[in-house]
Amino acid sequence: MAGNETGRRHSRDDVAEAALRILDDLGLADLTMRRLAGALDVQPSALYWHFPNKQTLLAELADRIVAARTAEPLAEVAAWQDAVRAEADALRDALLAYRDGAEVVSSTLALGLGSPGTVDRLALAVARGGFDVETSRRSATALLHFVLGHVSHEQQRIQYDSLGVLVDHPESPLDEDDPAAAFAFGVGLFVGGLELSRSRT
Amino acid sequence: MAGNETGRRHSRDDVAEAALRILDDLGLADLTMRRLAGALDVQPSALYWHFPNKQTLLAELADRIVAARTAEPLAEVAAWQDAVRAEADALRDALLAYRDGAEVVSSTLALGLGSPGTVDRLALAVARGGFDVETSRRSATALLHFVLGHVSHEQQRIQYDSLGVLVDHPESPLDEDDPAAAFAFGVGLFVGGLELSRSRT
DNA sequence: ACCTGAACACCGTTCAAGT
DNA sequence: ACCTGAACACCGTTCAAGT
Repeated sequence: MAGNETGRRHSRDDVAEAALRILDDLGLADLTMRRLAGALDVQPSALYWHFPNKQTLLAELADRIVAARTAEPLAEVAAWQDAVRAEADALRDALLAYRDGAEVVSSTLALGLGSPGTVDRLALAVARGGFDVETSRRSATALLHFVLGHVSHEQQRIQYDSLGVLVDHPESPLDEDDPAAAFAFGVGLFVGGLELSRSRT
Repeated sequence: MAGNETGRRHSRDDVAEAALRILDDLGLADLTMRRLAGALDVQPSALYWHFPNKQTLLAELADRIVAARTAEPLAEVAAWQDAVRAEADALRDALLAYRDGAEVVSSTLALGLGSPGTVDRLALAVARGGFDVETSRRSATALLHFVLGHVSHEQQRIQYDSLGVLVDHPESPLDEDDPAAAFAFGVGLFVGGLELSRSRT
């Protein structure tokens, strides 16, 4: 691990790493500047030398979380439908890799922060189907909204299951027995909608 | 207005109304229990007689926000596609009616609180197309995620425009010039995907 | 370049007690 | 039935000053 536990001075990267560790161990609610400072054996005010505020720190975490995707642009030969599905799956995997990952990315995105790379990649995959830029962009943001919402619920359910030790689920219509299948279905709807809009041109 | 400004005692409804007013005037970030208590001329602890905690209060607000939809089940004769689009539009309108409405509903939903009526209504509209219960439910949640994500961004942009007085938009790919059109496009993708899945049976 | 110490202006929630 | 008063255990952020 990169964080120095003996020496006293830290880099911006150390702070981000420690924050990611707290996020994964305790969740977003417990990721406070004071706790983070404590983990680094530092006063809370020290963090503000590395990041101007908490939002910026969270944006950095969001970027690191989504950047961990498998990433390869996928063989050019593959059908655009497969490319879209692959991008969506990779994004879901990246979000699931960290506790509350979807919420971190979602809130960062909602604040207009974070790198636009995520939408761009999705849009690129869609554009391979021959759709114009505007259509590709709109499809990508719509799909992104679905992915974030879906994985948010998925992660919240995980947390409840491990905490409430199974609430004998009250049959909430948003709870899923097979998250992966429900996810694939949702992505399929998008791809299908795009296919149909194309055959209608 | 229902809230009594002269008498000292309040009902649960008074508290919810005052909270909605603060939400609409100042936004979710400024809707604190202490500020709410101040608006009601009451100690913060008094609120906990009406609501067990803040989350429950927010869930109540979320229910009120979405319950304000035009609601009529739509003529039975209408095509299911129109029913889905109408439900989506009505939901968007309801969310837009209150400042940060989408965020309130979204966070409440993410916590598993709030009435399941919203998903049920969407699912019902989808089911009119002859889809089975599982498909209808999954489609409804996917569509709901899109609606919430979309309107969240829309409302955040409104706030930025009124605050930052136009940031000469940095061309973020998530910003929309025509939100209503982008919304209709996203909903159309869903409906199209459903149509295609039907024609493939 | 990186951090301390101390403060400012807040939070949500609990609980005994009052009317 | 509805509220007060006082406390508990926290927050994010700023800023002069230190090394």
